[in-house]
Amino acid sequence: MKSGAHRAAWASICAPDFSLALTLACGQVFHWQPCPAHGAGFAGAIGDVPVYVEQRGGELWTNGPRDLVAHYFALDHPLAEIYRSFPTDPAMSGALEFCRGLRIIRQPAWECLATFITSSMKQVAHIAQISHTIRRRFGQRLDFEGAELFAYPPAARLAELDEQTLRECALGYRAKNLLGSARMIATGEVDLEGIRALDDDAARAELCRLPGVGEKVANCVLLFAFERVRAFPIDVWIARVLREAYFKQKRNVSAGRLREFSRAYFGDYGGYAQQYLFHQARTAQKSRRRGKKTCRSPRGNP
DNA sequence: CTCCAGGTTCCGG
DNA sequence: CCGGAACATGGA
Repeated sequence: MKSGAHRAAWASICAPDFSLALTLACGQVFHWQPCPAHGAGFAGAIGDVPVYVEQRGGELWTNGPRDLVAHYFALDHPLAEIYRSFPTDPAMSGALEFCRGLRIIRQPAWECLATFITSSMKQVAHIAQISHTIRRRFGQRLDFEGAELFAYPPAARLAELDEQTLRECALGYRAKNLLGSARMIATGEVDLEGIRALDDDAARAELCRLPGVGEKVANCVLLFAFERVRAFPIDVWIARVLREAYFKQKRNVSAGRLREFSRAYFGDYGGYAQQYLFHQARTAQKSRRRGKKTCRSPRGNP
């Protein structure tokens, strides 16, 4: 990082078995941005605390509060033990090789829930765009040199908007769901923090009471915010991976079948396995598209 | 222009 | 329990 940055004491945190870049790029969180003004790292908000982070070998440098940063990036998760729990089939081994150091972070619950409510039938890039728009328009501006940072607006803030206003953030039909969920949480009809105390099944059921929250989004919140590392969100990508890798010959593998298989096969750190498979598959797809020659359609001959 | 994207909800076999 | 269809918007 450059020497001009100050304001808080810089701290270096011991962070072995950690890849900051993979952790931020794998699709579990959407608002961190490169920050050239400070260096090769990233700027983002942890809740309403603006933070710069940069990895240097086995250390994580930051101008933010040490404990907050270490907790957010889950530097205490036992990666070696987690890897030992992974099955050793080709698909999983390939994903592990590709994603080594990726950690499932501890996100604030509401912003995690809200961003995944807006995620349905949207590309990852667009989820990030919606998240940024909502932060910029309704979130608290955070004091930070080198980047424009905004906190995610609290549920109570979104709850006071009307659907039309929210739709201007390009949410489409998801605006109604986000608004409805924000209101249920703002009124206390659903106690989001209280869900922490519940077991996985009860927590998932409670989350599913919110509009726009089904099993997949609930599992994302359990995994990315409530540290339920068994939770195994199944989206189109993971469904494809599972069918290709584990049900190659089978026809018509139902969603229920996939859910049951993932629970039994990946075990207590299934959420980690899921995210590694997800990121590996998506990255492989991207590089395949990039490598392909840009071929225009031969259709329009004048 | 067509297709599809980290789904959810509702509806009929 | 299972498969289909509607639902908005933008990028490839």
